[in-house]
Amino acid sequence: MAPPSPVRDEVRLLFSTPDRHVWSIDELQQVVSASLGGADYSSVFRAVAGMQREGLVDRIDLGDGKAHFELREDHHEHIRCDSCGRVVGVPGCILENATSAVESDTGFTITSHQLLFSGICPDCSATAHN
Amino acid sequence: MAPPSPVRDEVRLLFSTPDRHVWSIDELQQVVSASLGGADYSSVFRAVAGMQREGLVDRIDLGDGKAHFELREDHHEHIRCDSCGRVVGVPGCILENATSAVESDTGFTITSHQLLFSGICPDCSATAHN
DNA sequence: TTTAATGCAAACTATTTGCATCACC
DNA sequence: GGTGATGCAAATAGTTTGCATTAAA
Repeated sequence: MAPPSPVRDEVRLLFSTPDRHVWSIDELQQVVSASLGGADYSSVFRAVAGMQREGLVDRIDLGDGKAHFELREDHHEHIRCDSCGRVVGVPGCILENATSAVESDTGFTITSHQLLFSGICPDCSATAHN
Repeated sequence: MAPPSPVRDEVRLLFSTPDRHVWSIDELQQVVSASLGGADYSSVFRAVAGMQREGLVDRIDLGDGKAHFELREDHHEHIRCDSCGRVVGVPGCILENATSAVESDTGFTITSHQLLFSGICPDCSATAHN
């Protein structure tokens, strides 16, 4: 009962790529389109929207006006370079102990969080492109 | 050499309001427009953009697709209710010690951060509107 | 035939800009 | 007159949806 779904397949594949864990829709569309010889933005959008509905990916906001996505299991914090825009994952679990403190401070039941550091990456500070 | 600037004045005033520290442009526009008997979205936008250029306010992203702003001196973390959308400030300085650890882990020089918790606020969990 | 993915185009939302006007200095 | 804030309208960017087509099962 299912037609072939090259776009969706490619999108799922890209999220499995080990060297890249955060994607915007247009970034996905560009790569998928190159692989398949054409892919519409809306098809990629629907692929990602579907994965989001299934709980496979989470939408994250990096402050550049576009939506970004990552595998839910990959969840971690991010740091973005103010100069070149590169986004790198922050290792570790900064907020492990903070969550319960915030819960008792605010009365909220916390279901998720999103943390973004900004700064200058080593490359940019080396080349003085700041 | 300056004409009157009722919109800008109102916007600055609203950011000084103690009971509200996070504003989106359309929220500002609505209140300013009510106060002045009319105010264009673009005028409010330019007022906020000006304040941002002067470093008076910071743009923050609450994940609802709209830009929000707060006084720079007010900077702190936020927690948003998944159910009603209410945003409340998180007291305390969760990240005070984390920043230098992240810097040495990533090699970045950190200039700022933005943290958003999501969860269910006390009111919503009380009224079971979850 | 039924189902679901795709492409194309258009609708929609929010942000941003161009331009003429207007009020103050 | 000169300067800058404002309103209106339109441009832009990104997201989302409608619809016809198409390729399997």
